[in-house]
Amino acid sequence: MICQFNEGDLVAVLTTQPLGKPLDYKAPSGGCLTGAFVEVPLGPRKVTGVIWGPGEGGYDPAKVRPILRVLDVPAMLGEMREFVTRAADYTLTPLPAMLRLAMRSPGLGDPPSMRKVYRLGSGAPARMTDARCRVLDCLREMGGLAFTLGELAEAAGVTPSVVKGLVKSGAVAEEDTPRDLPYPPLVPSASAYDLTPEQRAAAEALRKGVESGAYATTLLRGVTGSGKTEVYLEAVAACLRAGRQALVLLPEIALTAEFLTRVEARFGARPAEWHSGITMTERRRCWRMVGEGGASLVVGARSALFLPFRDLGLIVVDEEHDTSYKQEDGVLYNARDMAVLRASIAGAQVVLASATPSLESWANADAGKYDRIELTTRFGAAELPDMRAIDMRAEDLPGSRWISPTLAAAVQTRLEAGEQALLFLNRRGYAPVTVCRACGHQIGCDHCDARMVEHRFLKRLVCHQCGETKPMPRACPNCGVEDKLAPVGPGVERLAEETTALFPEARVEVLSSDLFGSARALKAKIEAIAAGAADIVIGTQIVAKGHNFPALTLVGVIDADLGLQGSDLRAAERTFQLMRQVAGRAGRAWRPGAALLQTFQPEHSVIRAILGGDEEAFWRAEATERKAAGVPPYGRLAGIVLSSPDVQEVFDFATGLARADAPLRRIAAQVYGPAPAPIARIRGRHRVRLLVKAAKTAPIQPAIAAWIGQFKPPTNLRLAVDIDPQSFY
DNA sequence: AGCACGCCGACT
DNA sequence: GTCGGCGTGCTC
Repeated sequence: MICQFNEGDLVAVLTTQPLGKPLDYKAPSGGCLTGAFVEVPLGPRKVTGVIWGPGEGGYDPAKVRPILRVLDVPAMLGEMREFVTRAADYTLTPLPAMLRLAMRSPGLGDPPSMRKVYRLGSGAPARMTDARCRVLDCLREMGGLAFTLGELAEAAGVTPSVVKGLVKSGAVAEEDTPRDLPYPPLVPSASAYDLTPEQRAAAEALRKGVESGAYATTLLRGVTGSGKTEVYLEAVAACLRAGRQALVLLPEIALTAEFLTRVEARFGARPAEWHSGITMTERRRCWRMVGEGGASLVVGARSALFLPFRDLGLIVVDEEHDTSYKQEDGVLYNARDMAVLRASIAGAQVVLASATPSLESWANADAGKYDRIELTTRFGAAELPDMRAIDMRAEDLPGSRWISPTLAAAVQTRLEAGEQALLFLNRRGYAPVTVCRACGHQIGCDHCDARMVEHRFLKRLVCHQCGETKPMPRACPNCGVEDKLAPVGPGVERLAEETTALFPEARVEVLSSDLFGSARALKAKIEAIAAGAADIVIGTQIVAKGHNFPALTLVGVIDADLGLQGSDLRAAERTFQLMRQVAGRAGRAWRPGAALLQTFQPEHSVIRAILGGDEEAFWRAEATERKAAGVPPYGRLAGIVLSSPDVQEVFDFATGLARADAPLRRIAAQVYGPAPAPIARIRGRHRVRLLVKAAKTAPIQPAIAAWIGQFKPPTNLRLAVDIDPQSFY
């Protein structure tokens, strides 16, 4: 409910300070509306917040202070306040922390900021010089367009003082414009694609959904190369035509550059961009323009969900199964689920796009909660790769080598044909373990319960848990014997070494997230490889995600069993998705490809499902197992991670918590634990976890809130609740 | 989150 | 005697 408050009225202001509830203030002169962004005094400080509603009263009226000012930003819509509130309730996050996500714009409190621009004036300079002439020519050529001082001086090849001189005589006009300009309009009619009948039918269905103006979610499942991007861009076009805003979420920044180019080709201009890699200026412009309606399409990372859209009509979650949609630190939320929540409040459509959907989405579609659209034909002549297992038990291979003779022979054949091969190994660095051959000691991280990974490229040992690095020692830190430390197991760097030895004349390139300082450098390398700059590509997970290498016809998976170890309930699903995606890299444009999976257990049900290609059967089998176990998506889980520098303290607290489970028993939920977390120590903090399991429909959040609320954790003990956990670290 | 207040150890 | 360590508590 929107209220108009007059000066002196009591209003409740929610700030981003962790205070738990809104505080009462007096409305400022000129009054204010519910949702207004305001600056308020808090103790000796000034903080920003949002007017959440009428004041509660009940606080000493003499101590209530007035709001300092209303910020120059459109008020937060009721829709957005509801989204923030419900997202906080769902994830059991304190409201202020959730609000912070919705206020992540630099200079929110700044006064309206202007900048000077220059365009052709009506006057004439007293004396014409070469330099002045060049400036005026420049302005005439650009036909009335305005420049900033720097741009104009640069374009005309003069110093800024020449422009200033022309301003004085009136030949150049100096004007103030708002600092943040609207994004260039996108033209939704400019479709250049020739859609196949299947694509056209899918696009039509999505278009109808968008035009309904109501909420619905569609799972758009399209095999690699079936053109799902083209299809959902038609839904974006329909949304723009309806005059509403659209949001496309991508799992990784590295994918945005290529996507922006496609949007520009389709709509004639670049959309707004929102992710951790953009500058402060761009961030500010994006946030403000989304709120003022000067941005009709945003391409971004998960946090873009919290932008202040005025009229959101469509959210596309591309690669919806991707685990990076789940934020794993700070506020724990799954952007895919929050997209559905936001859309259902805003009356918007959601498109979940993937070649290998998550079991959650598959189950929702199966149950009729989501619509489902399938794209089954690959674009052009390309076919799905021929997939086979290499039984490593039958291969003759020394212990410190990982490329089997069968795989090597296949690579050799491709090289001779002038084609590219990809060797996939989901392990960064040179070797995952360094062991002392004198005493058997394995080098671990000092602050975590994890082994340090040797990175020869960095010439250091790296902890993949906390990021701590140290130089490779000569002597064993345990027994002191020198030169006995040996690498055990392969990482991509070591695999590259073996590849170079096997194929000395081939050009070998390694693609691993840690080898590139920036997303730009990584993109440049990917483009070079796509253009043919390598014969053999060695890559980690990042090669699985949507990059196209037209000449790639063979994918070799070094260790297909890697993801199946451990007790993660999603291990099978993840391995299945990853293997299918990696294999999908082979043979797109002009000839069919092949994928070879090295495995020690070719009879394993997941490996057989991957090779068999019957995805529906895999999902059914996986669904049956999860249903029987009562785990997601057929039951609910919540993880509680407690951490403290003191082992005894954290175990005692967790034990007490587990015993006081009456509030959970009331909803028939069970607690498991306490158990040391799989990584029992990170950054010097000992970690213990509890797991809460409940039926699908059980009101798990209020029960957990009541349960946790019984105790006040000691000062240095941290407690994090993770609703619907994805990983079990 | 900050920033105060407040109660105990080694310094001019 | 005081400067300063960070534990506890408050902010409309």
